[in-house]
Amino acid sequence: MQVMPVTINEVAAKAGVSKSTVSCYLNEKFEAMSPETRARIAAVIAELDYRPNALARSLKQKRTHTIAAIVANILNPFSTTIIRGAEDCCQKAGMNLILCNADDKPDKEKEYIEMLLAKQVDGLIINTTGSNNALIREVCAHTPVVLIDRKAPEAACDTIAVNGRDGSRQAVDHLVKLGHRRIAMFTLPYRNISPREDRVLGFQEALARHGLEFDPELLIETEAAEDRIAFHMRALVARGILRPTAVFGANNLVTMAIIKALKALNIAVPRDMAVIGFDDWDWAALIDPPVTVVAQPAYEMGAKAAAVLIKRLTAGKAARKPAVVTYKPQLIVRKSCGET
Amino acid sequence: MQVMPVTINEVAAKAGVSKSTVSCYLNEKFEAMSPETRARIAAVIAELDYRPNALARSLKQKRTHTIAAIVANILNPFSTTIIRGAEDCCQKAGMNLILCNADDKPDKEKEYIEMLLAKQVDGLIINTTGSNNALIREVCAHTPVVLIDRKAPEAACDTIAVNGRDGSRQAVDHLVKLGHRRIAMFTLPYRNISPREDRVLGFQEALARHGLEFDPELLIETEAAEDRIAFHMRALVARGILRPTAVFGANNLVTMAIIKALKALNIAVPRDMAVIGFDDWDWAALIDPPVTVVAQPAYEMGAKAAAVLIKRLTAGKAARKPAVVTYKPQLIVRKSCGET
DNA sequence: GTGAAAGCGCTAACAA
DNA sequence: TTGTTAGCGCTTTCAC
Repeated sequence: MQVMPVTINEVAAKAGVSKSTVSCYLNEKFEAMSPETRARIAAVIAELDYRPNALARSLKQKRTHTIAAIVANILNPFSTTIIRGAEDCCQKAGMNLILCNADDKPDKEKEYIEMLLAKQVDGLIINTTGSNNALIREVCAHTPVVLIDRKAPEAACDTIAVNGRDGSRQAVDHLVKLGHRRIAMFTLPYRNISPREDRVLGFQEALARHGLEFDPELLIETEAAEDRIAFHMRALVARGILRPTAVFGANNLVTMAIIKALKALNIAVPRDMAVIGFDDWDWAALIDPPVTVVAQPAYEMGAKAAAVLIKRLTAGKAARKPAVVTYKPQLIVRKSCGET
Repeated sequence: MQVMPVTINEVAAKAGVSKSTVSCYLNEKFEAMSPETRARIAAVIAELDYRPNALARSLKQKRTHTIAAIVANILNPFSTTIIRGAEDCCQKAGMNLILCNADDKPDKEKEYIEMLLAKQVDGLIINTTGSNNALIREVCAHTPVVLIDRKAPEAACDTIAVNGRDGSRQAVDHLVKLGHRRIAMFTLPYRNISPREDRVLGFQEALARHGLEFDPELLIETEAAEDRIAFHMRALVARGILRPTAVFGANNLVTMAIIKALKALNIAVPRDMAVIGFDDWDWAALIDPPVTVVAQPAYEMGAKAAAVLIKRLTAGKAARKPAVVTYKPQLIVRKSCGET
């Protein structure tokens, strides 16, 4: 095990040429190379099963042809779908993509950013946990970064986002149209996490627009853990006559936990409680009942993020100012709010 | 943009020491270093915001302290859960983990293996698509590899697997106990993909053990695409009196597609058709009806894969022969097969 | 305690 | 058309 791997020197020696010639071959600079040399090198490479060392190459070239994507939580279908989009785009562009999962932990995100920078990735796509803004701002200053979903205030980087205010508005409008007046919203801690703030803001605005009073007790800020959500749900139900008739889950995971909690409490959806969620996912239609959501175009967002990043990588001097691309979410009516 | 990053030389110059001294600092070799030097270097590093170049370091050290995991399909919760397990283990061990998604495409898997090898990762965890056995065999000869879920015949590497025959047996036993005699199995193309073969084999064996004849028409080999599965389901239903009363989905994605197809055909589960799946996932209990499955310990498998790999990386000479770790799957009864 | 020098595997001028 | 040379940024003996 661990035999010394073959290097360019051995290839050169065996082919009877210098290593620069082999290097030319590797970099497909064939113009000034005789077909014989070329063939000979090819043969030796095959014979020795030579694989160029990308570390050495990148060290010299100062480019790794690699971009990395760090997602906040790989268990979230939103993240994996973004990855799929980014991947397809990178492949078309001949860039390598490597992935990292911050697991919703700012510390891990920080470690990954530092590791990837140390490894000299050419650029970064970050679906940030939201607690490393200072670091990200600093990174943006020297390495191309595209933020996806979450913004980082004052960071000079491109951002791919969704209009969360509009999404919440659509959710509330739908609920109000169905006759709901007392609507609760479950959100993960939202301060300083732009999309969450937007969604909360949009929720409050929409309520106001419909002349509904905002009851702070109906805005539940909670961790994603199922037992926390179940706990809050029980408290909500215990309000008796004042209990909401509909709940809005601010993301995927929260919405699923809401449905679990409701099932555990034997509360029928939508009969006893309507449920709507932010963000769609593959099997949302399989759930009992199929859940009505405001969908985000995750795949397109991932692809766009990669495209924007790669463009910036190759733009050189012609770099434009960082831009924000905002997608509009879309209401998908299923059954969890009752018939429309 | 792209200011020249600061190097060890600049740190050395500014601190008034040689670069070897700085290198000692970076590698925490403080024994033979005066506290003053140490403090001075620390100060300069902070001031310059110096970040060591991992490429250069790894080039010299011939180790990257990085392992990579390639999963067959990142949209599959089984894969992401494996990743979570591997991640936690790597973090504890101080190794970096990077991820790649083969997207069920052998070509992509091959490209990733080659890229990662070129990048000199220390080891590889592969949940293979099943069509790169020759390559993997070759890679194993010089780089530590741990295969997870799928075996590669004759490859000299550690493997983490689940007893698929036993899992299928448990599924069939459960169904038979509930009175089913005509059971169909949906599987993705299974030839040469070890866990799928095992599951099919286990299915046939279990049928035989119960004195049930195996009807080849009830073993449906199909792509995962929902329309394909819906197509086959329609054909099954069209058998009228001969139609099966239960279906067994050979994995996650197939099981979900089966349920979608059944919903589309308005066939009530479990009343008109029982459904059981291989592999559990987070929200299986939220589905209508909550689906009964034979679960695999995905998180543990991921953690074990990383642990085995890291052990091999640090074992050096003392390397044992490659081993196969086999987990036993576990039946989780929910509602999709009817009351028990 | 610290530094000088050699070199990891590759690329990129520039010579020849 | 091909080879020589000088590094890329770091680590690692081995001297001092």
